[in-house]
Amino acid sequence: MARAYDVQAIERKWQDRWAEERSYEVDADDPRPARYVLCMYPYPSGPAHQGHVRNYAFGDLLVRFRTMQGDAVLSPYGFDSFGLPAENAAIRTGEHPRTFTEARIAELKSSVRRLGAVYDWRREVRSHDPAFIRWNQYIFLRFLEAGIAYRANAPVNWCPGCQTVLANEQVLADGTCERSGDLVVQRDLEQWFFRITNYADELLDALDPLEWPERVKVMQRHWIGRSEGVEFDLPLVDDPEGRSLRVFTTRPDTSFGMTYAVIAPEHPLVDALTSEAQRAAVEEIRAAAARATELDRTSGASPEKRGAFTGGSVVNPFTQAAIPVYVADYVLMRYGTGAIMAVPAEDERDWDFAAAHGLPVVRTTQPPDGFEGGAWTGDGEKINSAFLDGLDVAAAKERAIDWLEEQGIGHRTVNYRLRDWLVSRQRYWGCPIPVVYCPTHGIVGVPDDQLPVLAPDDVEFLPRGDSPLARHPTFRHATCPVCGGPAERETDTMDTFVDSSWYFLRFCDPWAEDRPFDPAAARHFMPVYQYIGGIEHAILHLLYARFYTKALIDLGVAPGTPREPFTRLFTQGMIRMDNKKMSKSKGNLVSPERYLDSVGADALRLFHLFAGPPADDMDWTAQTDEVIDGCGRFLERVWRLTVEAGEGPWRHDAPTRADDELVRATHRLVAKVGNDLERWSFNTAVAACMEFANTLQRYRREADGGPHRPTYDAAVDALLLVLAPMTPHMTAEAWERRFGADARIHAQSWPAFDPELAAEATVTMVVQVNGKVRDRIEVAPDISEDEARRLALGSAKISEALNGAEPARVIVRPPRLVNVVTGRG
RNA sequence: GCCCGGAUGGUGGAAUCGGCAGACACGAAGGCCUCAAAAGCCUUUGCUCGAAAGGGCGUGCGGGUUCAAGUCCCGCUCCGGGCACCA
Repeated sequence: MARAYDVQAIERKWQDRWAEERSYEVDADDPRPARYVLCMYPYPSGPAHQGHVRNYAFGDLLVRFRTMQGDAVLSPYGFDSFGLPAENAAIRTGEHPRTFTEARIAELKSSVRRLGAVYDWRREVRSHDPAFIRWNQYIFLRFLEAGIAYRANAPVNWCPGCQTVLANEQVLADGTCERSGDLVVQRDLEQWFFRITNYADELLDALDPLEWPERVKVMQRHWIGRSEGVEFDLPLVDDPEGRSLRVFTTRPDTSFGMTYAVIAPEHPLVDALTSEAQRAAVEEIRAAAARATELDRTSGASPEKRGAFTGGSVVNPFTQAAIPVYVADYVLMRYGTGAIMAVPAEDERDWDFAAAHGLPVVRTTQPPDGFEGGAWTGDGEKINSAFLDGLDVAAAKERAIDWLEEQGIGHRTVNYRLRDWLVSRQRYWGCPIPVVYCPTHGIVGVPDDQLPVLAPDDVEFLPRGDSPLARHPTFRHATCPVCGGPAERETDTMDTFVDSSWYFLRFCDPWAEDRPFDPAAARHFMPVYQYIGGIEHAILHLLYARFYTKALIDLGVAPGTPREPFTRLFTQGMIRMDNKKMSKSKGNLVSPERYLDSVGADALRLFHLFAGPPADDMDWTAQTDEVIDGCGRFLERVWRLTVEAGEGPWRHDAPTRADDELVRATHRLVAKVGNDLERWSFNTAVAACMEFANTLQRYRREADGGPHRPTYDAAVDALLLVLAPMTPHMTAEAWERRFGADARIHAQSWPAFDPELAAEATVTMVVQVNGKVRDRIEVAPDISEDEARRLALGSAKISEALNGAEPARVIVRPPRLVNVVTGRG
């Protein structure tokens, strides 16, 4: 291959330059406007894969583009370096997770460098660094003091064979342990939680103004799952203690149709309600529910098998009728009150259950005419509902709630699907939870001056599924910071989502030694102006990071406003191959390295920009290599047009019409690329550059007496400048060759354009007859309506198409279109 | 089941506000250059009828609104994703 330039040498040279010249290091006292651009920090699993390349092609483009526009762009990089893969590797090979992880970081770092993406490497943050662990633990302790961190019983997956807790992923579809094959059971264990539910309303309401993809906002709203309703009491029939069953509903308007009630198998009133005759049946449901994980419980069993009559009854306060109480696994103890009123006429689950158990149905909303289904959940006139009759659903809800409150048996309330965040993990390779348990003082936080609590290295990694920390001979032994007596150290570590919930704040001031970060530095850079990452983080990471930001502000650790960390979010599409996500675990990675070794980083980056809309998924196919080669060919062509512009002949005389056209095309290019980059339409920005290169080439070929030197030079400069954020190496080298050893294209200002010149000199006006194109006329862009009509009707082709028919209407949309409509059209 | 996307040439895609469908690229075909090849350059390339000029059809399917629909409305099909008993 006869290359126009030495790709490898040039890319290496400029990567070295950028590192030496530190042009992308930015400080909090920089006078330029601060702009924080961040790609989600990666889990280090080895060399960069195509997903990284795509992510950083977008991110680096933005960093360089905004810098050329005059902003001080904060572009940090780090590693989400705690996590299960390193621990699993340790179990497999015996290699310590730290050495394993640091080797993977080194690989990822060097391949990221080869992409030519620029970062402020001084700010590198790694989750497993003692400095990060220290402040992670410091924040945990503030959460503990504030009551945001708390300990509670929670149902976990317990393997009796391994005597340990399992993550959901370690439980197979049939409910057995992936290691021992034993049946996994639900068991309540003490676990650490963060009270994210305190922020449920703010997390929901604050979504609205965010410039995020709508579907991500929808997913978060659904995840939070706010529902407004009412709780009220149903007195037990014949209960010597006079107890009541409390239920939650969002449809109090349907209360007159309540023909039975259902309670969760774990509900404390199950025993009180169960009759001797029904005890065996109820126990069966309870045992099955206790055995099954929630996953199994929510899928599958037939309606008859899912519940049983308790033998007990409660009173429906609206009708004063006694109704039977059933126990069923589809009612969850953790949501609402763990008990529901069942209205089969207006709830599909209740309908199915009622049908299976032969329970009565009373409609309270009049379904529309012709409705033949079962439950009607829509709006309609209330019927069979005494004082609610005639109201619509919304009004009846209000009236029913008012009535319950007047009677003093219920009150308005709100429930959320969102649960508190379970943060403890029975794992080694994570941030230790900094507390000890004292026999006299209970849970005591490790004092700040003893942080960080670091896990010992001399542990055994065994395939047991629990943390080696719990088996370490001395780690558990601690002294109580309050009394100095013997205490036991917490051996759980934190969920790795904790690390990623505030790393972007640490990036603002990673040097802080007396606090997690300087609030002034955070105030300078935050919020992240543009966050870029995968859609797979749409819910958990982004929700946790939002929660953390708010909690840290409320604790005075982070500066006050704004309370949202990520103003704009962009979620890139994933890369698929053979209809599967391209990933290491699927074993279908196409390594970027071979492209870096051949066509180079610029061509590979350009391909990722050009391949399609950044938000869309992309298929890696048999054709992909050819497209990448095409991107390389384009860059070589640009090189020849710009660097090897030739000896001439050149003209320096007055510009011709063809020269003027090139000037206009140049201004159009700058306008178009700038606009496209702003709106994340990178593929069309690349297309515009390619089109311009075609124009430039044609101009050179066709210019009589050679190209006009000033016109050609301006065109070349503009093309290089707009390409600079996309293909940084080639454009940097070309610029240096044109302007000398000190010239730096990325230090140039983003080019301006003249809107007058960017406008087309002439416009093709389409003339239609009855909507079909019959002629095209070149006209001035500012042509008047009358003139456009005159030209259109004067066209010979139009007369011919009309064939004597009289125009009934002429629609004129200058300068683009005239449509002549005849009577029959 | 519910919610959200998407469907445009052989392929990836473009059409930013209802106004020329197919920009740009890949592939393919032909040509120039060359002893030959590679590279490069130049043409052609939605389907179809036609020798040509020119015509007809065409954005998943069926309707509708409009002078005009890839774009808006109604009803479907298929593909992808999210949530999956949250009362």
